[in-house]
Parts: sequence; structure tokens; C-alpha cells
Amino acid sequence: MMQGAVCHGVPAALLPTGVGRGPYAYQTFRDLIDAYRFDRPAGFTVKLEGEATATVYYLVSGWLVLSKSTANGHRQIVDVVLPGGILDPVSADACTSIVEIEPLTDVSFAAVPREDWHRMLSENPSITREIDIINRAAIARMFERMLRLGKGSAESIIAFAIYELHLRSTVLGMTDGYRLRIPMTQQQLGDFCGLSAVHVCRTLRRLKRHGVLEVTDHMDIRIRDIDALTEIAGIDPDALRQEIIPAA
Amino acid sequence: MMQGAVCHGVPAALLPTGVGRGPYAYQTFRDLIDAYRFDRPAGFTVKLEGEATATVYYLVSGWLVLSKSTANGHRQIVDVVLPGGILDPVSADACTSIVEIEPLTDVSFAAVPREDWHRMLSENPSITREIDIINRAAIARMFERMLRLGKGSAESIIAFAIYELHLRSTVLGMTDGYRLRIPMTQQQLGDFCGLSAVHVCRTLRRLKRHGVLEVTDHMDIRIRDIDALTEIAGIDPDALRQEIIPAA
DNA sequence: CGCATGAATTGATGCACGTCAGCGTCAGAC
DNA sequence: GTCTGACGCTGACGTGCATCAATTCATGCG
Repeated sequence: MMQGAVCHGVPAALLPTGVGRGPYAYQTFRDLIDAYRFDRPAGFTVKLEGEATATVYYLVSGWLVLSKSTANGHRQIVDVVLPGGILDPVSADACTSIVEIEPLTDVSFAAVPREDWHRMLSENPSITREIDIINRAAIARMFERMLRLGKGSAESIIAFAIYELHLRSTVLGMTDGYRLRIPMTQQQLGDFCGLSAVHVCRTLRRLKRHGVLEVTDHMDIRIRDIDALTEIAGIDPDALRQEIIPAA
Repeated sequence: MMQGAVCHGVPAALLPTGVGRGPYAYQTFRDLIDAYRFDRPAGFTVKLEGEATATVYYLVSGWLVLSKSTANGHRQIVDVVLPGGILDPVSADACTSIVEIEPLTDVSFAAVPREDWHRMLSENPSITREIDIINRAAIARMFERMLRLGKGSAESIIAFAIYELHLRSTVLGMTDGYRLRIPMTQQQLGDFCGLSAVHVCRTLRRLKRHGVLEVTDHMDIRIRDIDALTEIAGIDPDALRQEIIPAA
């Protein structure tokens, strides 16, 4: 279970960005992914901040978070990675990882040696373009999140996080209408939004009381009033979709 | 002054990342930059959020900021770009700019059509690698900033911003020892740090009173106690340098 | 020179957060 | 069955920061 290709040929149902979209549409890409595929259970820390790395990760299924921590124990989740996400956790010096990578669920991913990854890219310009788009989307959503981390109330950033995760999950076919299971504790959502767990709780309850959300049992969320949610988050839904959803 | 190549052959003194380092070390790259070089005075907004764009920018001299705004008038500066910085202000849909670009000083930059840019990259793998490193550094410093935007006091994020800008300026040979002229108003520094201008002022004065900084006349800063500054910012200087300084 | 403008400063006030501390619930271990 | 540890929830309390409103200061300009 720990090592080796666990799955020969990725089933179509797992296509991360939909059939015929994203790098997964390319056989070359799929072959490379399959060759370096791993599975890991939730809670297994893949890579620590500061560790050396020479690997590019491609997430096939499950949720991951990338986080950084301060010396005094505070932690910020800088991105949530969903299936189809690419993760090149390397700083400017090209050998040290700058983030901690933590699975929120059981995950299946490919850990591709940087060398092989770059060889594939240089030989396949069209895959390079697809991956460029994925990276761009990641940056775009980080920009949006920074805007709400800096300015913006607890309500607005939580509303944004929920909307963002719902939107991305929906595109991946992981949601059931307006229902979304976020596999994070309130503590983790707080680390994502720059809030304390206590305040996440209060804010969620307020959104619940106002009829915006329904929150049941461990972050099982149903958006009841999406207009109110986007309003609170300060989102223009069409613009946001264009920005953060890779459209090839 | 508004259009055309204003400078034939970039003088060595302008080499953004130092002699023999970064993409500027390549003649091919310099030729492309020269061909699309522009100058703009401070205050001239280059590109607005939401506008269409098909251009990659390379900053040759001066300071730029990238920012996003909310509907209710709040603004977050998501990055400060220094000479040698690359700017590909495009969202996932590959045609709309997601940020506003604003020069803080007179700037000189190249606006390279996306097509030409990508042609150069595909024909020059080593330039691609250099540029990759620059982009990685930009992401690394955004991660660090997000950490302090979310958790972290006003003191810590301001200390971090000053240290970051000082470090990057020093590498570019733009500082005079521990003195650094930041061409931003306190309002802009606040937009960068997620704080109000008033609180930036108070925080700077506190740092001043405690002997950490000397602040004179419009953001002319001298770091008097760099250990205290890194301590407040929660920085490990060596690790940070590795992370955010492109070392080719 | 006086005036206008835009930035930095300072004080007063209020609130949205964090922190602490306690309680309830649930799931797993045994 | 009890015990234990995570997690969610809630109330009380303190504070760091935003906001509003003056005042000062620097600069440019008629």
C-alpha cells in the first residue's frame, strides 16, 4: 500500500478535470502519472516545511492542504488542492520545500521526479499549456483569498472559502447540487481563513441562523441562499469562475 | 515618450538580477525585452483589473504593485514587483487580467506579446528555467505574506514587509546598507499589509520608539536593529533568503 | 507670500476579533 | 460498560485594530 503503482490505467471516472479537459486528456501525461502513482491515508504528512524535495506532485483524488507555520505555533493554510491540482512545493533555491503538505482525506497522487516532469513538458507543448492554466488558476484564487484575508470580515472570508470550494468541487463533479462535504475541522477552516476555531464556529452559526447555510454533522454544508453567500463574500460569480476555473 | 523602444541596448547597470544571473544574462532575452520596451511615469495605471490582456510584462526598472479591490472600495496589494520581476497578469481563462497594475515610481518595462514570449521560452529551455525560478520566488514570498496576513499582528506583518523589501532591494543593489527608500505612502503600505493607514503610522512609530527603525520623511527607512526586526516579523533570515531570492 | 493639497500624526471611541474556560457529544479502545 | 480524546459549541472578558475627526507638516503653485 505504501509504494508502487497501485492502479494500472486510471479509470475514466477519476479524470480530474472532466473528460477531454486538462492535461489528463493526454495519454503521455496519464502514463507518467500512472508510473509514479501512490496512495496515502488521511493524516499522513507527505512532506514537511523545510524538507528537501525534487518531486512534482499531481493529485489524482482526495483533498490536500498546503500550509506554513510560524515559530509561535500559528498556522496558515495557503491553499487547498483538489483532484487535478499540481504541486511543485519548491522555493527559489530549487531544492527546499516551503510548505507542509497534509492530506485531509485518503489521497491518491503521483510523485513525479522533477527531471521526468520537465522532460515531459519540454516534449509536449500542449500539456505545458494546460498545466500553465492550472497554475494560473491557483495563483488567481490565492490573490482572491489574500484580498479577503487582509481586508474583509470573518463572514466574508468564510463565505468566500465555502463558495470557492463549492465551485471547484462542482466543476470536478464532486458535489450534490448545493451540498458540499468539506473534510476539514473548524480549526482547519480557521487556519485557512486566518480565524480562530471559535470564531469560525460562531460565524458559521450566524450564517446558519440567517438562512444562508445549513451546517450539519462535521462540516457537511448545504448552501441555502447562494445569492446571500456571494453577496457576503463580495463575489461576482461569473468573474470568479473565469478567474479560478481552468478553462482550456 | 509614450511608445516605442526608448533604449537601444540595456546598460549593464540595469541588469535586474545582477551580472550573469537571471534571464538577463541571455542575449536572446535582452533582445526581446529591448524590442518591446516602454517607459511610464509614476501614477500611470498600466492595466486595470478585468481588462483583456495578451501581454507578458518584464520590469526593467522602478517599482510596481499588483492589487485587487473589493466592491466596497477596499484594496489589497498582492505583490510588489521590483526590477527583474515578471508579470503575467492573466487568470485561468487566459484573457482577462485579474489584477490592477500600478507603478509606484517611474518605470521601464517590456510588454511582450504572449505569443513572442512563449516562442522564446520554447526555444530556450535555460531561460525557461530561470524564469521558472523567478516565478517560484514570487509564489514563495506570497505564501510568507499570507501567513502573516492571516495570523500575525500589525507589527509582525509590517516588520516582515520592510524586511522583505529591504532584502530584495539589497540583492538588486538598490539599497545603501540598512537604508531603504520605500516609494509607498502609509496608505499603500497599509493596503499591502491589510491594515489601515492610521495603524501603519502608529505601528511604525512604535518600532521607531523602540529603536528598531528610523523613519524619516515619507518612508525613508533605516533599519537600526535588524535582529529585533526579524524577531518581530518571525523570520529566519537564512531560510527566507533561500525561499524568496532567485538563486540560479 | 498665502493658499491649496496630500500625507503623516495624534486622540477618542467602538467593535470584531482572540483567548480562556467550561460543557456536551460522539467514536473508538478496552 | 467506562474512559479518553477530538471536536463542536457557548459565554465572559480583554484587546488590537478600524474608524472618525482634528491638527500638523511638507510641497507646489498662483
